[in-house]
Amino acid sequence: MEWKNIHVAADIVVFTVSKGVLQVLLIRRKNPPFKGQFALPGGFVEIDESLEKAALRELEEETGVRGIFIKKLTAYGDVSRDPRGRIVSIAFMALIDSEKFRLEAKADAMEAQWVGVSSVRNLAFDHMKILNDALSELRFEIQTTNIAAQILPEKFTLTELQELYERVMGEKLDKRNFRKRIKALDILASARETKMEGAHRPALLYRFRSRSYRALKDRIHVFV
Amino acid sequence: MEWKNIHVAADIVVFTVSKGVLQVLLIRRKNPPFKGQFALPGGFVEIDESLEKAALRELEEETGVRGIFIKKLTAYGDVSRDPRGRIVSIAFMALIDSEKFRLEAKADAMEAQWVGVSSVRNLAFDHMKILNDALSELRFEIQTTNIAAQILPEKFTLTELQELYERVMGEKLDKRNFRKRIKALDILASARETKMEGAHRPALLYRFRSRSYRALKDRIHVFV
DNA sequence: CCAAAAGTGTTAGTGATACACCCATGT
DNA sequence: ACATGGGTGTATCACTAACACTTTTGG
Repeated sequence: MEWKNIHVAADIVVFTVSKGVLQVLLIRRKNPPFKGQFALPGGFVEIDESLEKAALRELEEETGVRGIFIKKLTAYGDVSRDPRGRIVSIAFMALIDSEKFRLEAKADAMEAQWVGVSSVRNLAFDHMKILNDALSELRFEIQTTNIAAQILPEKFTLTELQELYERVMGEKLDKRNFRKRIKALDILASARETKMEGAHRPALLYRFRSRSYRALKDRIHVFV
Repeated sequence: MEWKNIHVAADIVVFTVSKGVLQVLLIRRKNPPFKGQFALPGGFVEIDESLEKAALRELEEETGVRGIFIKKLTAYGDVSRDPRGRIVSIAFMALIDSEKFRLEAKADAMEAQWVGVSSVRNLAFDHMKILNDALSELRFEIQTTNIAAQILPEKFTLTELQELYERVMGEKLDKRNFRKRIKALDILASARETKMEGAHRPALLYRFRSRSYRALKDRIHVFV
């Protein structure tokens, strides 16, 4: 161990859906350990900043992405997860529209880029596990919260919403059943406009009744 | 701030159902800050021990409870959550049979005791929030995992199992519907024995097919 | 009029809820 | 024979799943 104290870090798993695939924002490490390898953005928490602030600061420093909603997940603290010493990392998750940001690698990152989730392998540290855990969480979140509002434009079509669900869940859904269920949830409002685009029938636009992150129902009864 | 480094702690929310009510294991603090007040068991993580080990060690030191299954939850790291300095705490949760342990306060605890969850107030630090979050988590866990096996004896009656669910969820359940659903889940096996006790028809005993902690289904579809 | 995506309904099956009586035992 | 908790079935309702054609537009 190089240090005599435990250090606290934050790692951020930022997802997007772009070009029809679920992607995650990775950096290529500029410094050892794992120099040149892909890793999740993240870094040490300063003594006078909150965990969330640290996560957002590190994310901006390493990728240029800023001002997004992040959700705190769990902590990773195996004794030898980092060869430099004892580092406990708090994981965060986000779902954003990649078009809204220009990636810009600074600080510890040689490069920041979007990578298709299914082709990610060999991340530094225990970041593969963090990514897998975050993906499970994202799949749960998209079914139980309005986190989808974080990635969609203010007005969107039901087809766009369905494609988002399909890409996150990794499975095709039936169009009629999807529409019935999403309307039954009563979280959407019609924008009373249509999207004219392409040589086909224009799609009606919808918006989320609330765009701020919240659970869909007060209480979810998975069983009983 | 008294210290110049961030410190890492673990706090453990141990639940039981006893005397018909959901209870949580609390200690009364021996030292400042919050001396004499109730708090969750917990303490600092040593540099060479895992988060889980630290949680279990602190739990044993402060309450005498040892060798139990704990589940890692999230981290709490507000800058001023502890007046002594910057402390990030990792929360853990458990559900145990209180009859199996004799409480024994040592170390930082003046006293360890079970307290009915509904009468807990004024815990030290942000432990009230940690407790509330852990309770939500417990209610989710009991519906989606076999964590109930951690508190029940090897063989138990369906009425005992139902009472556990009712106490954790805080609501009455219909006996016939509960039995139909729990049997449909296929996680129980008949012990082919009866429990003779009291002046009434003896109850059939059941056991969990697997007593080690696991999710009930590979995949839970809350929506879609 | 053709191509392309949008939009819509019905049926069958499955699971949830509500509800009341008989059973096996000890005293 | 009575008191006590154990154990069971059915009818209704709500939700899920499977499935194919018509509509509206631009070119």
